[in-house]
Amino acid sequence: MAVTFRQLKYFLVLSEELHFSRAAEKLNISQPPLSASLRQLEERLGFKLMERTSKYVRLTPAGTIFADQAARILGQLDSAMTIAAETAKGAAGELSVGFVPSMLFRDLPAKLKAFQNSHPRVDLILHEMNTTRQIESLLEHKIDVGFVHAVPLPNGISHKVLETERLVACVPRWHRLASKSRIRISELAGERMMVFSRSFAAHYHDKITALLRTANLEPDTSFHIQHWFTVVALVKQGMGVSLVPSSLSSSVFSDVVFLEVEERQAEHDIAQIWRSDNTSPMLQNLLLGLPRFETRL
Amino acid sequence: MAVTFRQLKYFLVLSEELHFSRAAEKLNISQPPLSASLRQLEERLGFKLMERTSKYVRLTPAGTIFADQAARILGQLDSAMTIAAETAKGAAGELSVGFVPSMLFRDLPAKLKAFQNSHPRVDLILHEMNTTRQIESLLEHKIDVGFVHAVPLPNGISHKVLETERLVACVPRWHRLASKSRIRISELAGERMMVFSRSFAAHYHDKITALLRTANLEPDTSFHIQHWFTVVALVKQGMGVSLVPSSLSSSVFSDVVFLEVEERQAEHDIAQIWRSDNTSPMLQNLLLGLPRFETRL
DNA sequence: CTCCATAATACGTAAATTGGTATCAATATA
DNA sequence: TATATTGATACCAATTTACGTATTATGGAG
Repeated sequence: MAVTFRQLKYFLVLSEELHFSRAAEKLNISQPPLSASLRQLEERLGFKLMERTSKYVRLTPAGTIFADQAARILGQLDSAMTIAAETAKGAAGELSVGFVPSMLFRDLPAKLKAFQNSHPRVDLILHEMNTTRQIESLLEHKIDVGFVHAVPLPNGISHKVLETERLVACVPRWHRLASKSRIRISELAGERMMVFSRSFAAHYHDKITALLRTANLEPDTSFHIQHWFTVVALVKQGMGVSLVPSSLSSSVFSDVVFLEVEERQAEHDIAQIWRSDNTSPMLQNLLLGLPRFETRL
Repeated sequence: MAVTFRQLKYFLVLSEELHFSRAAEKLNISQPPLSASLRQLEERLGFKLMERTSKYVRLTPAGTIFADQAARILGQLDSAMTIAAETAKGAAGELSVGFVPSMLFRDLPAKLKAFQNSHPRVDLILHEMNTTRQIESLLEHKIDVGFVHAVPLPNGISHKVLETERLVACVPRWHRLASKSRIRISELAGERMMVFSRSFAAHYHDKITALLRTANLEPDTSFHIQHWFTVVALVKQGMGVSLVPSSLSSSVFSDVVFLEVEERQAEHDIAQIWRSDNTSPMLQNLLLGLPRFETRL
C-alpha cells in the first residue's frame, strides 16, 4: 500500500480542522472513511500523526512536520500542473529569436514587446545575426525563429514573407540628383557605389550587386562596411552614394537625401523563418502574434 | 480521476528510459499498462507529455517540465516521510533545556554534547534560569526539561533525583578552621555567613538558612549576591564564610579551603524535571540518555 | 450516574484500479 | 515484399479502494 494524494489531502484538512466530523463534511465524505484514511496513512508511515480521543484531536510533533510537508507536496503538484499546462499552451518557456540588424528599424522591438506582454511567462532570447547564421542556427536548434532577408532556403526551413521593401538611393544633400525625388539607377553611373561587405550579408549583397549590374554599375570593393549606419555616414561625408532599404529613410539622418528608384526589381523581401518540424505552440503563438511589420518612420 | 504517485513514478522512469518496453521491465510490469498509465495521466493533465511512435519516444516541452517537477514531488514525499519518521522517533526536532547555573560545574555540558552527537538532527536550545523560573517555563511549554535543585513541585511536573550533593563550608586559607578537614556548622558561630540572594534561588536559600538555624546561625542579609563565584571570591577576601555545594570545591580556586560538614542534612538534591504529560520521544530519549551526573573536579 | 459529543469499528457494496494476455498498427529494414 | 520492432488497443480477472450505514467505545459535563 502506498501513500496517495488523497490521503495527504484528507490529512491536511484534518490537521486544519482538528475535528473528524467537520473535516469529513468539508471533504464531502462521511466521518468513518476519514478515520480509515488517516489510520491507513499512519500504518503506512509507521508512526502516529494525530492523537485523538472523543474529546480532542491534536497533531503529534511528527504530524506537525508531516502536515507541513504534505501541504508543500500538494502545492507543488498543483503548480507543476499549471506550469506544464502553460508550457503546453505555449504560454511559458524559452523562445530564441534571431534577427538581422535592420529589423531594429522596423517595428520588431514593439511587436516583441507586445508578445512579451501577452505571454509574460515566455522568456524571449534575442540574437542579432545575419541571415546565413540564422539559417545555420535554426538547423542547429539554437534559435526557434529568425527574421531575415529573403534568400533561398534549405529543406526543413519554412518561411513567410512579411514585407516587401523598396530600395532607395542615398546621396548627399548637395548631390546633383538631390533635388529629384525619383531616379533610375543608371543615373548614378560614375558614382562610387558603396555596399557593405559581402561577408556580412552575402545574399543581400549579391542582390544589390545584380541590380547595379543591370544599370552597368559596379559596387566599390574597397570598403568593408558592417552596418547601414556606416554607409549613410559615408554618403553624408561625400565618399559616394548607395542603395539602401527605404526603412532607413527616416528623419534621424541629416545632410543626406533618399531618392525613390524606378526599377521594379529594386526591392527585397523581409521574411520570418522557422524549422518546419517545430510544432512548439509557443512558436505558433509568436508567428501568429506578429502580423505584418511596418517600417518605423 | 486524480493524478497518482504511481503515475508520476511510471512517467518518471519512462522519461528516463524513453522506451516503453524497457521502462515497463524496469517497473516490473508489462508494457500495455504502462501505455495506459501515461495515457491516463495525459488525459488528466489535458496535454501531451510525450511524443511517441514505434520508432521514437521523446518528451514534449511540457513533458520535460513536468518530469522535472514529478521528480521533485516524489523526492519531497520521500524526505517528508523520513523527516517525520525521525521526529516520531525523537531523532529530530527542537528540545528546550533549562538548567541552574551550577549545572555547568557538573557534567551537564558533556552529557548534552553526547546526546547531540547521538541525535544530530535534534536542536538543543539551552536556557540558564533558576529553579522557580524553570518550573514556570515548563508549565508554559517554554522548556521541555529542566535541571534544578530539588524543591516541592506542582501537579503535572515529574522529577527524578539525579544526584545528592553535600554542602561544604568555604573559608579563607588563613582561617582558624582551615586546617581541619571536617567541622560542624555550629563551629562557624560568630562568622559572617554569606549566602546569595533569596530572590535568586528561593528554595535553595531557604534550605541553607534552615540548616544554619539548627546551629543557631543567621545568614548575613547585607549581601545581594547572584552567583557562587561571587560568594567564593568574597570568602577569599576575608569578608566572611559560606556553605556551598561540594561541586564547587575544585582546584580552580586558590586561597580558599573547603571543609566537609558533619550534619547529615547538609546536602541537597539535583533533579531533572519535566511535564508529566509530555510524551515526546525526543524527551524520553534525553531523559534516558542522561544517567547519573558526576561532579567535575 | 446518565447523557452527549465524537471517534472507532464492523460490514457490505459499487466502482476503480491494476495488470495480465492477445492482438493490432505503423514503420523502418533486410 | 517480408520481417522485426515497438507502441496502442481490446478485453478480462483479481484486487483494492472508497464510501456509506449502523453501531460501538470513550470520556467529559451536567
